[in-house]
Amino acid sequence: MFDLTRYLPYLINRSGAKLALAFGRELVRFGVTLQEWRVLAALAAHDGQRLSDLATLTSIDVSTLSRLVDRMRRKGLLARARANGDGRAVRLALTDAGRQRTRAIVPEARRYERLALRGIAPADAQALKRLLVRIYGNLEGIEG
Amino acid sequence: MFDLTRYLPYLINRSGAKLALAFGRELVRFGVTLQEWRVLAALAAHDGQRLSDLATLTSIDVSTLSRLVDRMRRKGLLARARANGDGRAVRLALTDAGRQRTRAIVPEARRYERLALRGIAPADAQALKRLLVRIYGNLEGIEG
DNA sequence: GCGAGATATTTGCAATTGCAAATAATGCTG
DNA sequence: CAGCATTATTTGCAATTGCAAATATCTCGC
Repeated sequence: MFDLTRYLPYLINRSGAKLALAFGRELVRFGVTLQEWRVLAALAAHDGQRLSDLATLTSIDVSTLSRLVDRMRRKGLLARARANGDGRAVRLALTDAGRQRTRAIVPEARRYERLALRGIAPADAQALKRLLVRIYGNLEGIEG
Repeated sequence: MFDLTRYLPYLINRSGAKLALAFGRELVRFGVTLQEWRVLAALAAHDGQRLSDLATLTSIDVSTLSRLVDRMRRKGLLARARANGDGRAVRLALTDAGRQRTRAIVPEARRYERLALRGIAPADAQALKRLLVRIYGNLEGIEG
């Protein structure tokens, strides 16, 4: 009737969930949660982002992110400051400690990526990533 | 330092999250949550599964699933019965109402899949799915 | 430069979540 | 067939989650 094993959303979700579970466990020894890592990685890519940009980038709801980011500030991983020029927005930046923590995690993150891609030709991995970008794009601006 | 846009876990997570968000909103009008749909779809694929099998299949934690399934039972979507031959296990089966609800949702689910795959050649979509299966397999049995 | 509407973030709140402990039933070993 | 490790599920509990409402700031048009 409905074959899950060929249903894209299912295949995406279960790979993502497995990856998240496994890597989340790994992250315990770095003293951060998976969500915190996502914020670190997003800020490492582009520093000085606003909260709402970060929400879009990380796929974390902004209300969740607001609290998450506050916890990370208390942990000393990042700093928040009202944007100059717009007192509504909050600009986020990694602290030195945050950058250092991120640097420590990155190799482990890359290791997991390699693990996930084991046995897949680099060209195929590239193609896979391109398709995932395309899929995300296809879903932009959908309101249900 | 770390390019998110080429990092596989990130790309998988954000596609999955967007898909989940959009389709979850769609499901409101069918009177089920996204997680409930996942259970319906998993049971439609293989009826009579045990709770723990379903947990593996759906990537939902078994304690969460235990409560979720109970809610679905109260909603009349499925039935639980102790497995005969093993009094520990619970076997789950869709009720007629559950099957009917699933049948109503499936076309919509397929529509979302097509939406996600827009502009992607069928052969590429096939390849993508195969790779996702491979990735999932690569991660099996990882303990962090 | 004053309001009305738009935008960014925070907070209230009820619900879901997942770990760990408890419970229940089985299977193995001697 | 008794005891003990194993497996399946449920439950306790603290934490996270996400929607919606509240708050704060900005931007226009006039």
